[in-house]
Amino acid sequence: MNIGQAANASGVSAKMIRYYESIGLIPKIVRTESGYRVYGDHDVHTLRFIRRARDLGFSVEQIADLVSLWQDRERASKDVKAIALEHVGVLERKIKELQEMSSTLKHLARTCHGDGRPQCPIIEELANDDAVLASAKPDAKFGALGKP
Amino acid sequence: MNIGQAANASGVSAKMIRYYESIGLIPKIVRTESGYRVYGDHDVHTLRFIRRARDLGFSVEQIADLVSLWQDRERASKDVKAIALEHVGVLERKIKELQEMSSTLKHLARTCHGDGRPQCPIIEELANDDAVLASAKPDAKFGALGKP
DNA sequence: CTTGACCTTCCCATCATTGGAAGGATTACA
DNA sequence: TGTAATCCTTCCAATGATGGGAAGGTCAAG
Repeated sequence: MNIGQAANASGVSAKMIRYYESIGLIPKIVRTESGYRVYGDHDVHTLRFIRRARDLGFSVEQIADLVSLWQDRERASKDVKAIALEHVGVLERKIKELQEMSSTLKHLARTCHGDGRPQCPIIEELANDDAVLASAKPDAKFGALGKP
Repeated sequence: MNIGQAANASGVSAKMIRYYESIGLIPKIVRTESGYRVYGDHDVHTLRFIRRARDLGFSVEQIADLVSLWQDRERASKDVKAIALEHVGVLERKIKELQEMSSTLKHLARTCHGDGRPQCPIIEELANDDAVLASAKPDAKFGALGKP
């Protein structure tokens, strides 16, 4: 199986498969004489595992831990559970932070006429030096919500 | 006022003030003979506005729009409201996505013994080729939740 | 006049991912 | 068999917002 077929079968792009190999998340793969990577069902299975972990928002670092636990038949389920629960904690803090932003903004928007007049509580609040808006300050990684 | 004092007064780091200037979010500022940037109260006020918008999760691009609306006395409140509500939509979609991840993981963790035994439903689910875990796939920007 | 605290610009790193260029390999079809 | 299309390879760059740090200039207090 070439990388393109493995990408199709696993749902991980060819670009990312090469990247995962380069950072050591997956081992270096067998090549043909001409340098093409060759994948088997086992590799695709691993890639699917990785994709599902990504879909659950695990970082590559966490995924590396999960993969090695997956491949360790002697692993203790508490190690896996600890990673999962730590991630749940991160997710829930982030959810709370976004909810605070959202409710503040909804409140401001509710009090804004939204017509042609220049009076706008949203702007006024942003410009108000005494305002304490969202207590949760987003970190860099989550500040920008726009899609590329 | 030097950049360090402006940073203290506004809550925006000196690094970021220079960055905002470099991308045109704030205009080029007056310099002393020796090249030091000089800020006045008005500039600090603008920086506070920007910081509050950042704290609400607006992207720099959105902030640029908000700043120009703020400084436009003829602006229509509907323009501001539209930006705010669009942002609320983004926030809520992201919240929903994170909630789905979180509840899936909590469910899996609940069914995991978390002891020394190797049986672990979390790993088994990740490895299950038929599994449909989180329907919401995080985009690149939000996939990794780990802090740097 | 020295010391320390500030400022300047410039480059690099983050994190996961995408895009593209340049060039070689393989496949499909006439 | 020739050739065109489609793959593959590596390498480099960009994303967004921010922090870190180096090398060197400036200023204020002692």
